[in-house]
Amino acid sequence: MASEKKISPAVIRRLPRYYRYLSDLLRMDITRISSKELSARMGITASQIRQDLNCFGGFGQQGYGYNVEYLYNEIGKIIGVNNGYTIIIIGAGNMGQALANYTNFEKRGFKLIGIFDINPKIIGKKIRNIEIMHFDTIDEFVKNNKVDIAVIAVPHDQTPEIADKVARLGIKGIWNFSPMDLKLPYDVIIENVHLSDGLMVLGYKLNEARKKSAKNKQE
Amino acid sequence: MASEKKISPAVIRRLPRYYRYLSDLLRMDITRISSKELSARMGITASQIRQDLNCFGGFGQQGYGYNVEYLYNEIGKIIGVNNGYTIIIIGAGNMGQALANYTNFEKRGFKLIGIFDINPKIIGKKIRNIEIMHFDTIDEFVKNNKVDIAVIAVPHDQTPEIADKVARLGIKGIWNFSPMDLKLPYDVIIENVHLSDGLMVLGYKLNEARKKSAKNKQE
DNA sequence: TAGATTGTTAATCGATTAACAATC
DNA sequence: TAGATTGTTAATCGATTAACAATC
Repeated sequence: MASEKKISPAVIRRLPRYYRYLSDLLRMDITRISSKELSARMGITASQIRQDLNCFGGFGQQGYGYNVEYLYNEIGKIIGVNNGYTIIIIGAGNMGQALANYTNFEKRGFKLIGIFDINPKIIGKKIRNIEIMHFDTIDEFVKNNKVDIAVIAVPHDQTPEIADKVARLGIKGIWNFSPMDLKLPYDVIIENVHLSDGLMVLGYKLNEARKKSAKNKQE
Repeated sequence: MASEKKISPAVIRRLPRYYRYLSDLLRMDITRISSKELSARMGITASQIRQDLNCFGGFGQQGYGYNVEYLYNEIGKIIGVNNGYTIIIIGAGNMGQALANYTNFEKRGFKLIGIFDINPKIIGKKIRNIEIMHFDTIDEFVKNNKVDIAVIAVPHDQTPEIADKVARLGIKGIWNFSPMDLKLPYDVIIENVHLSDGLMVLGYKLNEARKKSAKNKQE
């Protein structure tokens, strides 16, 4: 009964990165790669790559390295890119529309099947051939369509209510773009995106660099 | 000569989160908070909060806790929200326009002062009173305006070239939204945002949850 | 076979948590 | 003063790196 070893969050967060690099290698027609070569490209240690991959199984071959396509497909399976995940976007404001137009998600196997809003001015409008529907019709839509992930891109005061609704409809994944940490008393998986956090980290680093150069000048 | 202890990346990445929570407390007119109370709100340990804050100085008072406004302002200083950072956005496609409309940045002290694109159809158009300018005029613009951060939101094949240009113009911070890890041979601070990475992590977790529930059913 | 490179164990490093004396 | 809570040191835990035997 193979008690599956728990994969650490650090490893999980690196999976998409491996997937991206392997996708690039594939596009460059590189068929094999050693952990050493990959480590040089990615800027992490070869040891870490081997350690990470071995959490999921032995994908390589001694003396040879890794077959790029095979490894790419295996990581794809781990992430679930072939699970046919479906997405709906709630909130067709700037961020919602930007995400709706972001074709990269489709490349990763996530299919956008619906967009919802409450603004009558934009309901009926189409983005990449997907109609913006009224949020009131979401119950019916979810009843008739398998929906795996709801992307929440509404003003942050509306977020908790909408997230609650979405969870009660049985949607299992929420990707939250509101600048707040969403928590729900349901069995739902939530990924919070905090865009301005990244900007503030950048601010901090610029601040540090500035201080450092000021100090150097003084000396 | 106080050899400043190096702050760990883990702590730095948490700073914006503290700042957000303190901002919320301030809005709720809560004037003081203990590490214990804050830990309950944030879902991290009180010990970690005290440890983190003490990297930068003793902001609290024994027996009392932390003054919310004071702590908020101190963290603001650390992040540099009062440095008057200025931002330009390069690429006024969906993502660029969404970011331009994202007023949250202004709230955090980052001021958008210019938007650039090469599409003649949208040049001259205004977003929140800021005109979209032709990318060819960026040299002049940067000469006449202090620009701290360039947000790059162009198709990914154009990203390296534009990033290079931006760095040579002397802009010190790059916030990159292209799905690629940007590296430059200059003294520039880069924050790469990989939106679809977050989506893939969500995919992985849904995959795990699905497997688990399938196993439970079997038993 | 000899060379290369993995898979894996052991060592190190860093980050988190616990504990408590200092002090408001 | 007594109670509360910080600042800080020590202990633990987790993640990364190093090393090397296994093997292609």
